[in-house]
Amino acid sequence: MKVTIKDIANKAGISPASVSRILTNRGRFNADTAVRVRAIATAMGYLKNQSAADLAQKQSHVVGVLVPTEHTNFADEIIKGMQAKAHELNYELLVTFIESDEVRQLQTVQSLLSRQVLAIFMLAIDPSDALLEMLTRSDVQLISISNQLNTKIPSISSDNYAMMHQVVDFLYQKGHRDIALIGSSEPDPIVARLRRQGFIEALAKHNLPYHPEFIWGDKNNYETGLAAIKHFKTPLPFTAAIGSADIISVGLLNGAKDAGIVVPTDFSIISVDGTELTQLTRPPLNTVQQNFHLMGSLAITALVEQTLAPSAVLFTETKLIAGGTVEKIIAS
Amino acid sequence: MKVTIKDIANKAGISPASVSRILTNRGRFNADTAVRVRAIATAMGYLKNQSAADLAQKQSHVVGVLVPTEHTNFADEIIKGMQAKAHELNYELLVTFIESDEVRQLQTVQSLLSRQVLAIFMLAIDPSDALLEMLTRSDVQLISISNQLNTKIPSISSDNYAMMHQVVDFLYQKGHRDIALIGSSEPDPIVARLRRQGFIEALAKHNLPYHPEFIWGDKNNYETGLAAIKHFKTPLPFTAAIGSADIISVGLLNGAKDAGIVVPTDFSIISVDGTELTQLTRPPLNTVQQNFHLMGSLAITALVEQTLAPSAVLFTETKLIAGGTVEKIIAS
DNA sequence: ATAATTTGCGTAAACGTTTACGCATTAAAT
DNA sequence: ATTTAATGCGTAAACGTTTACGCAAATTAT
Repeated sequence: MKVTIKDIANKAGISPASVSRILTNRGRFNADTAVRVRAIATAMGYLKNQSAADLAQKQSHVVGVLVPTEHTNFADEIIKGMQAKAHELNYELLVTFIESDEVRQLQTVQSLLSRQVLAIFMLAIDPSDALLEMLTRSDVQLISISNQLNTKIPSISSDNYAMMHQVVDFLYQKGHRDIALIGSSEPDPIVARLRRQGFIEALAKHNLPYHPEFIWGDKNNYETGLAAIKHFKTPLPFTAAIGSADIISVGLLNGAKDAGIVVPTDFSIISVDGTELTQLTRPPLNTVQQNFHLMGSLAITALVEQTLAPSAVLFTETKLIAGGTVEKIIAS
Repeated sequence: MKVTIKDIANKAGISPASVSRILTNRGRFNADTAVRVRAIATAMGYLKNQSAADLAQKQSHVVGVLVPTEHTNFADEIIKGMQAKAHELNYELLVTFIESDEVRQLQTVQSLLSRQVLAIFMLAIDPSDALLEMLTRSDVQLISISNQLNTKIPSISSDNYAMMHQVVDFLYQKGHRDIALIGSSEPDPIVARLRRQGFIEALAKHNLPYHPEFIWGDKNNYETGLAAIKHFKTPLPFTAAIGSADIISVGLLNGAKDAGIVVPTDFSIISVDGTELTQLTRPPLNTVQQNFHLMGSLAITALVEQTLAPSAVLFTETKLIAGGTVEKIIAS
């Protein structure tokens, strides 16, 4: 039998209202009865029914999180960051994986919405039009994390443009002049576009030649990395490649190994993301690391404190992590 | 403004009760009004407040999932399996990462419980006594997944004992006679015990010598794998090792590489778990693969259909996956 | 044509909280 | 010793659903 606020009230000889006031620390109550009531509550093993409370208060302490079914490596980190902050502030996370099938997507979001979530966080998701329509029509707050959207949805992410400068600068300084970018060729997603743009302008900044065909591959997965090596054949026409996600970089590394290309002697790789995965390869990957944990906790803070204007973009720092896949070469 | 059942009732000129009956497909109602009401509902963009419904029905459609903060590689798979089934049956998943800090653990579970979850699934978790106490004192249904507990909690997992036979049989058939088991030396967790026992008895079955010191390492992490190679030094006293988790096996592989040991020529590795991680190494890891997805969906089915007796154990199949880290050797 | 059954729907209470309002009682101010 | 203010708490309504119960109308059976 679940013990309710009424049971406590009976035992304490006061009204449920008073118990509620005491337990929520709101309104006026006597300090002495308070300790008594709290003692009774714990003694009886009382657990507040948060859903009932939310209903009465017409507000929610649940935030929904949409996670793509694929590359969940960094999603984990973001979620952990969110959760740390969320629990601190007494919020709950309703984490939901979202498949590629659109019908199921809509169902999923629908059931999220019917849970009266306060907000929905989209992790690295490029919502379809139908999904976007459904989300904006409901009045939940939306925040896009690790992605930027061209709509009125605020986002928290790395500065993808600046990040590519950081990477290209680093490779340039290591003597690389012919550089490829693998995994951001798709014109549509904003992140890919920003990275391409940053990449191209960083090349220009250093007076490096820009080969459009060196931006290759659209999917952020392992196969893209493997396929890139096959596509460009040995000897590779560039000395270094940027993998636009850790899993791509692993593909590049393995693809190179399979093709008899020695990394980093023959070919340098630097990865974008910097999850633990980069430490599991031999050699470990050089990488520009994004602060996913921070993105997560910032998202919660922004939500709670309502500090994020619609269509605002909040950037978190990226930093270069040393590894064994970039070698200094003599500039040709 | 959120549209409620009352708004629909007003518009349709009937009572909220009727709308509820129609929308939930329960009780008696006229088929014609039903289509009319449903049309109005979608036109108005009605979304049921599931929490209110749960409150009224004194039942929950939410199941809580406890996920350890570490090795979440296979947890992902389990969760996806659960989610697929759960959404099909109109249940929601409240996924929560659980840290090692005990105080925060209890807080976390407390807030899960205050969400009136129907059940709590523990993914590969060995609950502390305090946690177990708290969980069993509440009357939520508990199911342990990918782990077996010595308590009254039913579990769904691979048959860890049989799995070790499968692995040892395979290695034996490949000519290996001196085999190590890395990552299951801790006496406490049941899974580790079962694996040790299966390992030892499988060795005995083949009349292989049992070296207690060949069962080494307690933590299921990358460092354990690396450290194992350092601990046993070159030349390794065994020809093959079983990594008790993919991440351990990667550690073994990298550790071997660092020590100049060639896999599989000098040293064979077979991994337990079989997540995608095993496909990312060079060579890819041989592995005995667990069916995590199935564990997840079975858990939901078992919950909904109440087919799992307390302290029941449900096994899912494991299968050997070919890779490049086990070589046939001439038995000495 | 009457009785028996079925159908459709409204009324009202319930789920476990919160909270505006107001009434005593006590404490502080004059 | 009054007046004023502050304190503690109870009453009752509200949040958005569901559901037992019952009543009238419609349908079927006799």
